[in-house]
Amino acid sequence: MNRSLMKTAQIFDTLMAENNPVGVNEFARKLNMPKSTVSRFLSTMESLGFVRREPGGGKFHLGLKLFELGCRAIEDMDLREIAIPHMARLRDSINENVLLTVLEGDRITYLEKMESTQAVVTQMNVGATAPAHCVSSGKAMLAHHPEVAERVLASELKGYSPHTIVDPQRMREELEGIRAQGYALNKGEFREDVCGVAAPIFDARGLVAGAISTATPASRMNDERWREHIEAVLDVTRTISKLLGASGNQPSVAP
Amino acid sequence: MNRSLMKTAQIFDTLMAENNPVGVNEFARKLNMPKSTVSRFLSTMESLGFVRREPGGGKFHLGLKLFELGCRAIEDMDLREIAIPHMARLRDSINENVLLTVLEGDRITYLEKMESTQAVVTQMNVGATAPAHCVSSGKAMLAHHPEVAERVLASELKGYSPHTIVDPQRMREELEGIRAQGYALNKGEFREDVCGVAAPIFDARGLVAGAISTATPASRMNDERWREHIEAVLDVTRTISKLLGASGNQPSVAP
DNA sequence: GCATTTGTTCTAAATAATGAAACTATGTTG
DNA sequence: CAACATAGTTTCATTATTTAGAACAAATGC
Repeated sequence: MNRSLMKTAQIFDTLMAENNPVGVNEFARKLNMPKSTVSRFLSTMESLGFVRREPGGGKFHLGLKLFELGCRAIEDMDLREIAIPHMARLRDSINENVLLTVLEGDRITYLEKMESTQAVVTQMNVGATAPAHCVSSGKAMLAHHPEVAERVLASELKGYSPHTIVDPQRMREELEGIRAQGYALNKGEFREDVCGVAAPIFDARGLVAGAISTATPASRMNDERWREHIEAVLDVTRTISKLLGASGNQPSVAP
Repeated sequence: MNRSLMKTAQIFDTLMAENNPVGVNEFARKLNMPKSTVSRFLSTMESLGFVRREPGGGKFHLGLKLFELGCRAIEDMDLREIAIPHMARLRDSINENVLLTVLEGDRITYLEKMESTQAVVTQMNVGATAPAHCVSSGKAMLAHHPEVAERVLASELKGYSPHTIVDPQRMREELEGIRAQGYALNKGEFREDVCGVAAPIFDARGLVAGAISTATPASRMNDERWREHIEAVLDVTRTISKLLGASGNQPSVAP
């Protein structure tokens, strides 16, 4: 583990966590580093475009180079391009926010969002991440990734709301059920007032490439809507999987 | 300049330049580094999420962490949020691709794109960059940033097409004209068959916050269209500048 | 106008990155 | 199928780079 890179990552993380720009001393305090070190790092990072300095010689933001790199990072994943039109269709049919996510370690990343036109919507941004074990898309993907699932189950299942499943045994059963039925539900397990339905997308090798999910304010859900969303999400994920070259008979687990 | 960071940046740049995933030895060759060094770097970078390894133990892509960071990097710039609805309006009115750009050093970065519905369109991606001196938005911004402009003029003006302005004196006059008239034109100076119109956006302090530009296949341009686009772009940039708190009487240069 | 906070620069000292070579694994070819 | 490439990881003594504390400079505030 290269120390310089780790420090760089710490600086990035600080900037991610903070909502305001951050100055040298502030970094030094938060990260327990001498300010000379921080100062040197930031000036290198600035000249590489990784951070951007406020005009008046001051605090730092994340740099545009990251945006450039980040955009390229997801261009590789043609999943996104293929999924977008179908996400739009799904959004239009149920008029709720629709998300495309991928699994990375024990968290999911939101790759794309299609917004509903309703006044009350759930709030989240493209590029954000969330713990896999308490969102619908995360559970849908974990259900087909036994090794990752086991790693997640082995660590602590952090609770985010009263409804988060924190008991490993219950989670194991939950994932079993999801694998059997082909979709996952989230009944306020991450944000208490947000519900969702998700189903996995499979690629040509039968691996889980990502997931499509819905995000709806809990207040708007009822039995009929749940059914309707499940139906619609499954329809879309089946279509996208087919476009990615998946065979009809999806294997139930990753190899 | 932290050496480790510079190497990291080189690895990123290699991945940006390349369209395919890259392996350890390939990096080592391209960057003239011993493969042990590259191997160690990549494994650190992977564990930090900066690169992503292909499933079968192999080559590397840019990592999703960069996407996460990049999205946050531009969230800070509320310019984008404010501009989006007006860009959409502009796109609808002229039915050509509309871009939002910012200036970073001697290059511009595309922050947002609104696409025309026409069959033939110009191709570029959000997150990409281009040399400022030969695109409309770049010239529009340089015209109001004398110090940056002078730096650019002092270095070589690289030619990208037969129409690129490569003579510093001619460029000086060009920028002078742009400053006077409030908008910039690009007549195939970067990509020979792409034309554009751009105007700067000013913030509350009277500084250039970015630019809005159009991008049209040269084949589709005629005198009337030029006039129409100039009109429409200026209308939008004035509106956005006002929303950012710019006073009506924009200063002609940055302080 | 003096005290406090913030950022940069300097140094010897210490640490951490280096790279050649050995090693493993995988694939290629006569 | 054996020998030969090719790709990636690990090791370890050497060396070069990063470090941290202090001194300095420049704002900011009381």
